[in-house]
Amino acid sequence: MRIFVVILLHMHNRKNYICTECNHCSIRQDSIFDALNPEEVTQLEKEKSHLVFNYGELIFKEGQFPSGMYIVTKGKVKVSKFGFEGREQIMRFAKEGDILGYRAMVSEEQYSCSALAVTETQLCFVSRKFINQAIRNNPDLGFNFMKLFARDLKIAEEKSLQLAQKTVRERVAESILILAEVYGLEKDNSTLKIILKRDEIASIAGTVRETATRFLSEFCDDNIIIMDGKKIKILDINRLSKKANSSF
Amino acid sequence: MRIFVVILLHMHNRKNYICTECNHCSIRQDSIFDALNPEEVTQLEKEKSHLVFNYGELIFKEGQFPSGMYIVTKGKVKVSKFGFEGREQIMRFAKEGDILGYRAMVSEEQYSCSALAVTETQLCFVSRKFINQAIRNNPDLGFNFMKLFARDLKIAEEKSLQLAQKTVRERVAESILILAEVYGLEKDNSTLKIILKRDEIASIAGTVRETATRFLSEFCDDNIIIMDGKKIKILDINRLSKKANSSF
DNA sequence: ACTATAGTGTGATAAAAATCACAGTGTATT
DNA sequence: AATACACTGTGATTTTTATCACACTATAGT
Repeated sequence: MRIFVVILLHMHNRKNYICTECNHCSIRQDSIFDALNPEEVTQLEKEKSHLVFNYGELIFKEGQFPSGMYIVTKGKVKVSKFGFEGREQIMRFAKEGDILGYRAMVSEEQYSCSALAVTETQLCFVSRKFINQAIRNNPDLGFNFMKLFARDLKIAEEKSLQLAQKTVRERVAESILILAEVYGLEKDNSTLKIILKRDEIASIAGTVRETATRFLSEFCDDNIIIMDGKKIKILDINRLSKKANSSF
Repeated sequence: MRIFVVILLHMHNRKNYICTECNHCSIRQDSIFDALNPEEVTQLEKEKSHLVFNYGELIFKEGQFPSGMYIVTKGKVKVSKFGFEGREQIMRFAKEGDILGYRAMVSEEQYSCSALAVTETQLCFVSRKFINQAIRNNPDLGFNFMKLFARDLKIAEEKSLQLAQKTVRERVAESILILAEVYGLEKDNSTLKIILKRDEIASIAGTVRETATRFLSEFCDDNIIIMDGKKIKILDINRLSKKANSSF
C-alpha cells in the first residue's frame, strides 16, 4: 500500500517539474547557460537528463568520479566534506539555479565533496563531454564558467579567513546569516526557509553540537532569535550581524 | 656609497633574468600558456611586461582593481588577507611558475588578497584584454585556466576543512610541511628554503605568535625539527606528518 | 497508542588556546 | 660602540571551547 503512495508522489513531482524544455527554462536563462544560442539550447535539451532526489538522498559522494555536472532546478542541497574521524564540515549550500560538481568535472578528479538533498530536490545532469564541446563552440560559456569559479574561490577564501579568525560565537551567528542569505525567509519575513539539525548548524560553524546549541540559546536569551524546534526565527538581524562581526 | 651597490645588484639581476623571450621560456612552457601556438607566443612577448620587486614590496593590495595578472618567474610571494583588526591570514605561497591575481582579473572585481614579495621576485604582467582575446582565439587556454581554478578551489576547500577541524598543534606542523612542499629544502635535504617570522608561521596556521612559538619549541624538544634563528630544519618528516595528522 | 530511536539542552569538567607581561636576543643605524 | 627597534621565548593567567554525562523531547515505525 505504501509503495503505491510513493509512486503517486513521484508522478506528482514529475508533473510539477518546471523545466521541461530548456528553451524557455528560467533557471537556464539565469545560469551560466545564458550564453547558449538557440541551436545549442536544443542540443542541451537532448543531452541533459533529469533527476529527482528525496530528502536525505545522496546526489554524489566524495571519492566518486564525476562524468558531468548538475544544475539544481528545485530544492536544497548541502555540500560537505568529511574530515578526520568522519566529522562533517559543511562547505556550502546550493539552491535552485546553482551548479554542483563542476569542480571535480573540470579537474577530472574524484569529487572532493559530497552533495546531499536536504529537501526534495530536482536536478538536470549534463555530461562532461557535452560541456567541453559547448565551451569549444562558444567561448562565452567558458567565460561564464570562469566567473563561476572565481566567485566560488572568493567565497572559499573568505570562509578560511572566518574560520581562522572568528570566535565560535561569531561563526554560529554568521551561520544563521548565511542560511538566511542563501535560502531566504518565510512570508513572515523572519523564519529561515531551511530546517537543519543542531549538528548541521555546528558543521557550518566548524564546532560541535553542544557548543552551537549553547550559542543559539544565548541568542534566544538576548531576544535576537527565537527557536521553535528546529525552526529559527530572526528577530533582530542587526544585532545578529553584530554578534557575527559580519559584513552581511 | 650604498646606493651605488644597490644599482650594481639591480643590473646583475636584470642580466640574470631567465625569461627574455617567451618562445623558449621554460616557465611559460610549464604554465597554462603551454597551450599557445607560436604566433600567440609572439603576441604574448610583445604584450607582457616584466617587473622586479624587492623583499617586502607589495605586488598588489586587497581592494585595488586589477588590470591583468602576473606570472612569477623568480622568487617567492606571500598571498594574504587581512581580517578583523588587520590580523593577517596567509592564504597561500607562490613561486616560480605560479599565477597571481587571476581570480580578481576574471571576476573583474577588486583583489581579495594582497601579494607581497618575500624574496627578490620577478614577474611577467599580462593584461586582461590580452588574456580575454587569447582565450577566445584558443579554447585550450581557457581550459587551462579552468583547471587552474579547479585546483585552487580544491586547495581552498581543503584549507577550510583543516582550519575547522584540526587543532592548532596540527596546523602548526602542517604549516611547516606546506612550506617544505611549496618551496622545497636546501641541499642538506632538511632546511626549509624559505625564512619567515614567527608571526607569519602563526598566520599560516591561523593562530597567534606565542602559540605558534610554543608548538615549534615542542617539536624541537621532540627532536622533530631544529631551529637556528628563523631557519627551520626538518629532522623527522614522518613524525612531523603524524603531528599534523596530515596527508602529506 | 507505544516503543524505539534520533535529536536536543545543560551542567560539570577538562583541555586548548589566547592574552598579558616582560625579559632576552638579534640586527640595523648612527 | 651605542642606541633603537623589531622580533622572540616563556611564565602566569584568563578565556574559550570541547568533552562527558545524562535527562529530556520529538518523531517515525509498528
